Amino acid sequence: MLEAVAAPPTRKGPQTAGRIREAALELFSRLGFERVTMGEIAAAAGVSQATLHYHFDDKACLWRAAMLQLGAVIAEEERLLEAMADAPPEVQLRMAMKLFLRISWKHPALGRIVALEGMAGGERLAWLDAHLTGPRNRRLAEIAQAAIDSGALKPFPAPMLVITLQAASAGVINLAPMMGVSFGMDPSAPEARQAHEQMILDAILGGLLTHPTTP
Amino acid sequence: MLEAVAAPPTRKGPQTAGRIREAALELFSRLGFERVTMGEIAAAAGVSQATLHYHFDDKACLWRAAMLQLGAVIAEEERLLEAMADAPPEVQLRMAMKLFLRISWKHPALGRIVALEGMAGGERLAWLDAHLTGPRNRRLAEIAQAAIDSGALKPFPAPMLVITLQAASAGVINLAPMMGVSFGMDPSAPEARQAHEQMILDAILGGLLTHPTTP
DNA sequence: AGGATTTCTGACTTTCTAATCAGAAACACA
DNA sequence: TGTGTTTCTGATTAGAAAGTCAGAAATCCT
Repeated sequence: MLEAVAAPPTRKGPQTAGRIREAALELFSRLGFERVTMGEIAAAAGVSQATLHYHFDDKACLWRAAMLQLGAVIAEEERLLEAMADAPPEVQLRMAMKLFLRISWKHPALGRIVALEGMAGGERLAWLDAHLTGPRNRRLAEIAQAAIDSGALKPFPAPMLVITLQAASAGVINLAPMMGVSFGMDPSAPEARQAHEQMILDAILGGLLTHPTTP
Repeated sequence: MLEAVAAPPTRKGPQTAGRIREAALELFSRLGFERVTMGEIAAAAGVSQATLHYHFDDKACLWRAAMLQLGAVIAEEERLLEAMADAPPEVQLRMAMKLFLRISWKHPALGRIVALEGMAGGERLAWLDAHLTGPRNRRLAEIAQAAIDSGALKPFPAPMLVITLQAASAGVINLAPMMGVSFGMDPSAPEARQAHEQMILDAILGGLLTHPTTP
């Protein structure tokens, strides 16, 4: 059985495969592809190393399967966005950022993977773009462009706006280890998270709008 | 000779060691520590693999030596900042961001390294914090705090402000490969860079100020 | 229960990588 | 020129990691 994403749970195999994917996602997203060994993933999932190769052909295949776990997350994001396709684009954009923040805190792997592979380039980035991040990025850019055209958003290149907003949002989340080391601060504490959301949505997104609505 | 950072240039060795450090910095910063092999660095520097071990004890040692190349960059940043220690903190902060942008475009390795190791944690992050990024981060946080205390900056946690500003600035630079793949856009083109600077300094930093000075 | 199927594992092979070392080549200097 | 020093390299070693495979263990079905 090779990288079956969804399978009937009557048998026991898919459950194990799921545990493996979860462990792999956590490790891959924190450390990147080659910093993680199959042995570590096996240990984290509580199975032997050979079991990994029973469920997934090779390491790259396991990586892709782990990434597809994130597909559901992104799909949820997309669905909520589509539900408000009729709202003014700047409202959609604000909601998209709010969703992105919420989801990034819940699934920090997403932003970390984008940061890791988005810097390195290569075939894994191409795969991510085709299967996960590309469509969402381009949809967000369209919304941003619409907001620019309607005069609500300052006229910066839409791709740049989208990437910068995501980078600004994910920065504190991704770099939590560094914030701990440099400042002794844990940004995932509830009060920090609230300040973070306010900072991103009101101050930073606000600064990009022509007429910020929130004080 | 083990990780001599500065040496009399009369002999030929230090020159080779410098080439090795440059090649190592480029590769390490783009791909991270373990994604890079000594063979690749040797090939990029045009020497044999054994030469790397003649100049540097081991891979970790070479990594640190490569990172210290960035020390000069950061020192320059610091120096220019100290020259305006008497200016109002929000002016210092704006200048710091302008410097950071300029330096990040010139030496993209800095932001990439921070992103890579700042996510992963571990001893390399601790080393970076102690030798390169920690002092600068804490100084910037002090400036931000002063700007908050003077009422010029909105009162978000200073460490969060500093990290977010840097993440927002470096996002487009670090993720240039992803912008190429997702949007077919090269953010390092001159006009894109100018838009980027304006976006960061005026819109984003502006949104964090209580009374933005630039329209 | 008993056979068939799925799931899993220990032991092994192959490949890749960091690190070592003896000695060659380049160089400085008398 | 000859000698000693610095710099560099090819060949090799040791170890780690991915991937393979025969067969054990668990599970399912009748």
